[in-house]
Amino acid sequence: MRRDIFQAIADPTRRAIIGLIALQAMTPNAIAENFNTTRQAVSKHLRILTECELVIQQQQGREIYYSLQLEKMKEIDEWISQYREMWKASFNQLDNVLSTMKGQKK
Amino acid sequence: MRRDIFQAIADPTRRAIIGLIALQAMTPNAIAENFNTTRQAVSKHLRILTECELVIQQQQGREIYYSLQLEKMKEIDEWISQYREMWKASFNQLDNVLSTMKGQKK
DNA sequence: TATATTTACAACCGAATGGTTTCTTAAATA
DNA sequence: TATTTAAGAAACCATTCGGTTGTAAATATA
Repeated sequence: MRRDIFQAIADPTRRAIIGLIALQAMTPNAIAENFNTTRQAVSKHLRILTECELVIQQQQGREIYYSLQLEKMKEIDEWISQYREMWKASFNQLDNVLSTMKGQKK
Repeated sequence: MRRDIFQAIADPTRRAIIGLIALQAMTPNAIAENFNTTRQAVSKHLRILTECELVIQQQQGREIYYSLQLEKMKEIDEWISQYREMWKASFNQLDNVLSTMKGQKK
């Protein structure tokens, strides 16, 4: 069981589930209605998402509401942020080139 | 062949490769030295990364230099950004709560 | 030119993945 | 209480994945 967030978001169905429950908590049945698979398959996806703490459950009678754990999504953001710094830097470098060109013109 | 960027970054070795070549272009042999696998396994990872355009090749004699295509990384950033907006929003909501509390105090 | 080096490609293998069907448990309802 | 409904768990299956070994092609070097 590898069960890390990057593996969790690798599956397109799971990303779609994340997109759905980000807006409002939903039951497995309600989620499954949005996909062309069985409820059980969705249940499996939810288990994976739960295991890596990307979603949280909230029992209400016999229904279980799943919702997104936004905090956990930050971990992905933190990973990508280091590269965001890089493309910002390369943009600044271009900016410097343009500044230099302007300076030469003057 | 699923070959999308989310599936590409799901593997920890591939994320490590991305981290390596983000700093400087490297040959498969040089990359493989950093891992406890065969050069062929690294070669396979590079193929996957190349197929989804996360890395680019630059042939130099019989050596091939691989480097990161920063632009493509933006696609992941764009996906996560919608959720970044959400946790910013929930932070602002907390901010409002705090403001209200302050107001009540006053 | 013969040999060594760098790399890609193909075939194969065990484990993991995503899916299905079937079954069980627990809560709501007739 | 009997039945329906919501959901998880288990068993199974085909495919994919990450890895290995072996082979082929192309460039560099003796």
